[in-house]
Amino acid sequence: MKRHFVTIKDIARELKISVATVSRALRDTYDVNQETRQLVLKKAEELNYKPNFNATGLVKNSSHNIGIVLPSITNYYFSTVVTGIQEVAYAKGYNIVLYITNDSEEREKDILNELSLGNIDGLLASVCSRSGQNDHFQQVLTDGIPIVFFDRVASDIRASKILQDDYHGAYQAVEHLIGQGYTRIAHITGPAGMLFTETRMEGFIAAMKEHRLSVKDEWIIHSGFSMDFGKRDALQLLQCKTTPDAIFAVNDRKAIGAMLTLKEHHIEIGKQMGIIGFTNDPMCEIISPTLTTIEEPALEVGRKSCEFLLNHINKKNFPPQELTLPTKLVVRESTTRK
Amino acid sequence: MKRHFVTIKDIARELKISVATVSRALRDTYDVNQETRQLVLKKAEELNYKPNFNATGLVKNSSHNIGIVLPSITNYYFSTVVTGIQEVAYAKGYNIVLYITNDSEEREKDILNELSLGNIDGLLASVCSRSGQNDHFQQVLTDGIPIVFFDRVASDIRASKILQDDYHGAYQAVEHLIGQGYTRIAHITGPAGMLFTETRMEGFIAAMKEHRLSVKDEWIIHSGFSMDFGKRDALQLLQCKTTPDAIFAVNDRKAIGAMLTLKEHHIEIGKQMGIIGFTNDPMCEIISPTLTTIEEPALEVGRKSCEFLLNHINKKNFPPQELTLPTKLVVRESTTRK
DNA sequence: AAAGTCTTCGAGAACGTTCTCGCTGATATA
DNA sequence: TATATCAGCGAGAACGTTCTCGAAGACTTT
Repeated sequence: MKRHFVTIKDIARELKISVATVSRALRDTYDVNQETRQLVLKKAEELNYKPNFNATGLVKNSSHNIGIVLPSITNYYFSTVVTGIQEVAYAKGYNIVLYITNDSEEREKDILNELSLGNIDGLLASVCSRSGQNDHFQQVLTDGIPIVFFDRVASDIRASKILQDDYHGAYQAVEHLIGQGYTRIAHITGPAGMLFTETRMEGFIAAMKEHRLSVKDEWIIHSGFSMDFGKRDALQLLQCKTTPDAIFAVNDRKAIGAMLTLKEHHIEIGKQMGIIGFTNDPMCEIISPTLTTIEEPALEVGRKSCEFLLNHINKKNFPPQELTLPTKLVVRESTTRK
Repeated sequence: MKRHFVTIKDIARELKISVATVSRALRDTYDVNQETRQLVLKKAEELNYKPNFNATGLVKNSSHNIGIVLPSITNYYFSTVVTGIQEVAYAKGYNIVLYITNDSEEREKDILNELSLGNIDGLLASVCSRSGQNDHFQQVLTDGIPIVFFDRVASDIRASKILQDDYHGAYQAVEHLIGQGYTRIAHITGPAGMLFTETRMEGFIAAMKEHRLSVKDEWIIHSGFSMDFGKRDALQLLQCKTTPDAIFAVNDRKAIGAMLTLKEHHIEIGKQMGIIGFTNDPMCEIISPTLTTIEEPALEVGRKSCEFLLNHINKKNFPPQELTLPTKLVVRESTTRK
């Protein structure tokens, strides 16, 4: 089972030069003759040499791994973000190692604590719901490992953050509903206390205020992010004294859950009740009527997050930054009154 | 930026014992006094010692990483498999490192070749479409790195393989259609030459034969796996001389694509034309009518694949095995004639 | 001709761990 | 009393790479 890999020593021996020179040649430092360098490269190719990351990591005190911690991977947004991350990580020669919290705070803490962080050069994170204390992230940070948050950020931690424009996205969503003639607009959202949900809420309220529409308390419902919660929230809205005529959902899954409930109650979506989501999940186009939504730049969020993290890792003093990427209204049937 | 980690040496120094003893204590080998062992463990806890995987990896010639190579991660099946893999890998102290091929053969080869494989103790793989030659996988294997294939396996490579029961799943799907009174059954599938598509095809044909139904050539369409291909395939089926009265799709995405086309043509799904998919993607429940399908045990495929791989890694002579997990018919509206 | 400057390279330490070998002292056996 | 056995531990090499230091030789300058 002992497999033998070609090492720098093998190259040195065959070429009758020292390992130091081989090392220099492979890294193309300034003090190596270009002729010997070519010789080394040729021999390396010939012997199919692959660098040993354990060895380089040991001396450089780094791995080539960046960690990703997120609640789940089985939904469109997160899996697309991961795809974006993987794309730039791969291009830069970094591996990504994946940790899934299942949206459990306990598991998130376990992962960050138990995690042998020496194995990771940096961390990309989207925190789980109702993450009250963020000490475990702070600990990682003070251990010297840079973090970049995306989407679900820990607002009290000083680290780079990549977000989509939740405020204007929400604002635009609500304005679109109003433009279509809806006035009694409800908002179904996630658990309280998360930054991006709060921001979308603010956008919602601002747009309503701007258009002098009243926001009833009973039209704002906090629950979970899944489709099932969307179903329940819609049911609850139908039981309000004055029922809303439109729903702005914090994400497409909840919007679709709500649609299913409305369809069950034979409410004509788009006319009787408008509905708009957030994300632009492919599911928007397969449900009937198709779902109007705010498109999030998931792939770009992933790419930028990874780029920022690599900057933190490789540049001496790259300061924490926040980046907000634009969203886009995608109009479909669920909001169009004609 | 130089961060200092607590090492085994620090523990040794503080306890005035040798590093060898500390190492032994931490690994709980037979020749260490239990008292000193407790002392070491306590001190390790106190100093918040984390083992350096680069160092252990260097001497043991291993990382704690297992690689995953798959075409995509933005669909329900694969993301669920990855979740299952991550679950058991995490429990056993292994990291997973992710490589996405985008279903490109070239990229797949690049990944496997360029990949510094010393960085990985084993590989989980689902090959990309039209992977003609599998030499790159064979090369990894002969380099001494175990591989476990799942779902899309390379049939000519001698390695463990985890599959769902594609044959009986397909058979059951077709039998269900026949039981509902459909007789002119078409099959839209993926590109030719992949094992699991071939197997589903065989199940389809066997069921048809068994019930003495003829299989028209023009009712079998090979194309890609995406929803768009499903749309196109359905269109093509509608132009057949004798149009089928049911479609068995190789996966839910194609089935849903086909449904969208049928709906455009105002064909009443379930009555005029039955349709059944494969996977049990959550999308099945949001499309209208809801989609009958064959459920794949995606999570379990992921878990088992990872377990098998860990066996290959850690046991001296764990022979390559094949495991087939059961599928399940889930009946919904798209096939029920009442 | 002497001194200085470059360019190119080699020797050897270092990174944090495991592993092999052998030593010490205590106990058991002859 | 002498010898064998054994538990527990330490010294030091090894893993594959980078890095620091310095040396050799070629060339340039005075």
